[in-house]
Amino acid sequence: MPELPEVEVTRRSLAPALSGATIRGAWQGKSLRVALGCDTTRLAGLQIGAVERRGKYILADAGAGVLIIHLGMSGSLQWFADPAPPRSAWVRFELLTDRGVLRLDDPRRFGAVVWHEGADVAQHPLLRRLGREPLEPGFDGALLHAAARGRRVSVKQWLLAGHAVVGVGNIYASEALFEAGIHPATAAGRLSRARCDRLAQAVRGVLGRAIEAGGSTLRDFSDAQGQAGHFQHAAAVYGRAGEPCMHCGRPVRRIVQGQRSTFYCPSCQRR
DNA sequence: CTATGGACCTGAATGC
DNA sequence: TGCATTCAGGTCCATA
Repeated sequence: MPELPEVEVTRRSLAPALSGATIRGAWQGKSLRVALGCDTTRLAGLQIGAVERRGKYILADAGAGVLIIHLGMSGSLQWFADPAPPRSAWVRFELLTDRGVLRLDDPRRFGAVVWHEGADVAQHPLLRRLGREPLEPGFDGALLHAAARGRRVSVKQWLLAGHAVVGVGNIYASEALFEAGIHPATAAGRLSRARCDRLAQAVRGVLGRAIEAGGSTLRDFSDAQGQAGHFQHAAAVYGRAGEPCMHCGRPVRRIVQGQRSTFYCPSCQRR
């Protein structure tokens, strides 16, 4: 489900309910990609403070530790003021609080819920190597240009890897490259500084607009309160193979890079 | 160190 | 209708 905009929309819709709630307990279903790593009773009595985000991870600070949540490929979070409806078979985790229940649904089980105690959460193995936040100051063309230096991997796969900048998933990578006019197979290290400027701006623009739209492009996305995103902000190229490019009218093309689909316009996007 | 391919899972959509 | 195949929003790991 989620790329950065969907995670951010989820976080924003969740924070008012979750922040300030006191944990009563937790429930863990079948294994996730990464499971809690502690006894669920350990969380009882703690009060949730800030609910933040790093890349595609949601971080709920509980003072004595931080609950790290990742939605994987198919996960979604929902908040229920009590009583919560019965659990479907895909519910993997629940955080029970004095205000209601936070529920993680995740059919494919690529998601993660991890309890972290002690040192700086930013140093957690899941977070330590993440690239820059695209919507915060310090992310710009200069950063991309420096980080891309010497890289021969395609710019699409490089963006997706998240080492330079986080949060750009498979949909928004295609969208950002279209907006920047860059061919997805271009070697990252061959991008000029000027094109890196355009790319940084496109990444910020695409992600920012998707957040504004309430978690845009995903047909079935809805936030933690069950609000659906505005699907009218449809993708310019993603999923549109064979359909006309919105700029030039020539057919959008689909290729496969690193076993993932990439969509682009061969005439608007150049190497 | 970099780049690549497979692995992890299940459900929905497509094709014969 | 039924069955097989392909594809899906993300990482993590082994290998070369």
